[in-house]
Formats: sequence, structure tokens, C-alpha cells
Amino acid sequence: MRLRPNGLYLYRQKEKIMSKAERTRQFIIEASAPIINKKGMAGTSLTDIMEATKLAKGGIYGNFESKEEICMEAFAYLRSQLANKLDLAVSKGKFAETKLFNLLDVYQNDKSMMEGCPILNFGTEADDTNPGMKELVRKAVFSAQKRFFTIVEEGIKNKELSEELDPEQFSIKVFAMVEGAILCGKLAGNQQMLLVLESIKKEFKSYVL
Amino acid sequence: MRLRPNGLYLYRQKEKIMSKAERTRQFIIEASAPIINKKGMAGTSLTDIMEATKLAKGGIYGNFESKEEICMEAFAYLRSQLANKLDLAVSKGKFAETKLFNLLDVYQNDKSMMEGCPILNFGTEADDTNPGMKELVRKAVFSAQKRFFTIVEEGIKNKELSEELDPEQFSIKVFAMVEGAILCGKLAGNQQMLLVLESIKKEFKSYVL
DNA sequence: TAATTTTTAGACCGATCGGTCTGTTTTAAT
DNA sequence: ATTAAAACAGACCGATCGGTCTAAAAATTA
Repeated sequence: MRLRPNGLYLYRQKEKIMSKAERTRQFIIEASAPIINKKGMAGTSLTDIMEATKLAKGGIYGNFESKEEICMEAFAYLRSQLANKLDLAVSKGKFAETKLFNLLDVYQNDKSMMEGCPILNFGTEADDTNPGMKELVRKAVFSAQKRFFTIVEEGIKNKELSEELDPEQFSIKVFAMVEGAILCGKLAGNQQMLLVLESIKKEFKSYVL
Repeated sequence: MRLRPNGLYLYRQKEKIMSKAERTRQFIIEASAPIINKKGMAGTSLTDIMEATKLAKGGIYGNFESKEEICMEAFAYLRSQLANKLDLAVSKGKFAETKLFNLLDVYQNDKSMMEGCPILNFGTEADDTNPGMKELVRKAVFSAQKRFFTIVEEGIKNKELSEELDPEQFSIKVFAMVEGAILCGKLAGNQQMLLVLESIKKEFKSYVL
């Protein structure tokens, strides 16, 4: 028996078919990521990862040299998955307003957000204890903020938005609101998140020309 | 040797002098809380707690029945410490504006916030894994929001603030912004936090009559 | 101060931690 | 199909995990 990470996953990389090891590595990352996101890095054991992948220790450590490495890759994976969804949502909007609203809708509705934003989860755990991870998350914060920034910047350039809207201020503020809303939504009920996102939209609309 | 939690800590409870055990229990909570807040519940071991308290296992487990219980008490302690500071800051303000600004200043400057907001730290770790702790944090969220709510509500009643400012919306939104700002501040630099808090003040001022 | 109760130290426990290593199996090239 | 190389299973490792228990020490009562 050993037929799991085979047919199902036909990853390609740069037009070259991935080797067995590369496929297994990717499989481990994808299977572990949601667990680590949920239970935390310290809270996730190798046994958890073995169960999720149905692989034995050797199968794990043949592809990673430490649990730490798995955690880093798991975060990178979650981050890029989410980034892709967010970028796609933005690209489907024609105007600044629709771009922003599409973007917020992903934060609000996407089921991958149910398990919590990886920036929030990994960030709070890593900030005091894991400089390498902290740096990864820091970059993720900047690129998430940049998404908001670009929408506003282009909106102004295209005369869709008032020049009184400062892209940098707005992007930092809105990102903080979104992350805070995710936290409050999980702790105090989803309508809190809704309320915050609605107020972002409302404020934004006031700058639409 | 065994003279630590004696003279230094003369806690009183309802005018009755605390017993040795009560003092030790409190001592363990206060010594452990910052560590647990920093390293997380799963990331903090009993060895960490033993080192911080200079007590042996027996000394710990004579006063608590599990690590879990220590974590719960640690959160309750951090929460009440912070709540006291915040309430004090608010009480020193005479008007809604000064109350709110004093409150935000604690979030911005207090050194106990350097180690991170316990709601953020415990909340993100507990939300998917620890229902009991999640409930504790949930209550903390509501009472933190209520602090903002009351300022606005009374400000409106006293004709200091426009009636267009909705206390509930504002309190939920601002709390989310503050928590998001704490996260971003720790990950991406403190000036992000500053920026968010400034924008809260700016928006608030626009409702001051 | 003496007696009793409470509290603490620290040896000890089984379970689990992250990680290594070897022999077997699977893959990939011929 | 044969063979050399790559990947994996699972026994094994020492360390550490959270937690228990007993005897000694300290606090409390008399």
C-alpha cells in the first residue's frame, strides 16, 4: 500500500513533471497546512502530521528536515493560496469599487477563511518566538496591504476616487480592520465581521467620485 | 531556602489576609502569565513555569490541578490587569474625547502591551481548540468593546457628540481596528499602529460637536 | 514551644515529543 | 525485465511532556 500521492496529484513545475519526492513534499504541505493553521505550530505534533498524510516518520523526514520547515512551507502555501484567491477576486472587478468589494467578499465568505487567516494565526504565535516565521508573515502583511494600496492608487489615477483618499493610510487601516474583524468574528460572532466590513465599504463609497 | 512568596506579596482579599497557599497561587499566576502570553499555551511548558517561579512540580501542582488551569487564570489575570489600566485611563478623562484618547494611549504606549494583547494572543490560539478559554476571551472582547461603547453613548447623551455616531458600530469597529493595529504593529513596525490609532482619533473628532 | 495541618521539593511515572537510522519497497532509467 | 537510485516504513532514540506521590519542611494552631 502506498498509492496516495500518485495519480491524484500531477503537479507540474516549469513544464517539468514533478518527481515523486516533489509530489510527496507538496502533498505533505497541503495536508498539514490546515492543521497547523488551526492548532498552531507548537500545538501540532508530528503524530498529527503523520495521521493527516497517512505517512510514517520516514516518509516525512525524507522530505523535510524538521517540523519547523514543514511549518514554514505550510504558511507559505496557505499565504499563496489565499493570495491567489484575493488577486483573482480583485482582477474580476472593473472599477476600484468593485475590486475592493470583491476583495472584501473573499475575506468575508471564503471557506478557507473559516479556519482563520494565516497571517493572524501564524503571526501571533511567531512574533515573540520565531524570527524566521515572523519575517515570512511580515512580508505577507506588506503584500496584503499592497493589494489595497494598488486598488486605491489606481482608482485615484483613473479619476474614480477622490484624491483626498490617501492610499497608504487607507490600506494600512483597512488591513488592520480586516484582521481585527476576523478575530472578532471568530470570537464574538460573525456579524461583527460583517459590520466591520460594511463600514469599510461605506467609508470607501464616500470617496467614490 | 524558601522565602520568596512571603514578604514581597501581602495580598489581601476582602479584608482577610490570604493564606500561604493563596499567596503562592497568585504568585504563580503572576509569574507565569507573561510567559504564557508570549509563548502561547501549547508553547509554554511546566519547566518554563517552574523556572519562572523557582518552584518545583509539587509547589505548582499543590496549587493548581493542571497546566490548563494555570493558563485560564493567567489570562484572567492579564485581562483584569489591562482592564484596570484602561478603566483608569478612561476615568481620568473629563469628556468623551479625552476619555477615548486616554484609552487609545494605553493601547498605544503601555509597556504591558509590548508583549501583545492577551485577547489577541489567547484568542487566536484558543478559538479552534479550547472552548473554555475561547469563552473567557469572548467575554473579554465584549467588555473591551463596551468600554468604547459607553464613552460614545455618554458622549452623545451629554451633547458632546453627534447623534449620527452609532455607539455599537463605532465600538465594534474601533476595537477591531485596535486589535488589528496591535498585530500589524508587532509584525510590520510600530508606526503602523500609530497610524491606525491616529485615524481613529481623526474620525472620532469629526463627530465632536 | 509543641502539636497538627498545610505546603512544598523532587524522585518518579508512562506517554509523547521531535528526530535518526536501517532495511525494504517503489520509482525511474536502461 | 533488470538494475541502480530514490523514497518510505517503522523500530528505535534520548529528551521532555504533563502529572502523581511521598517524605520533609514550613505555616498555623494551641
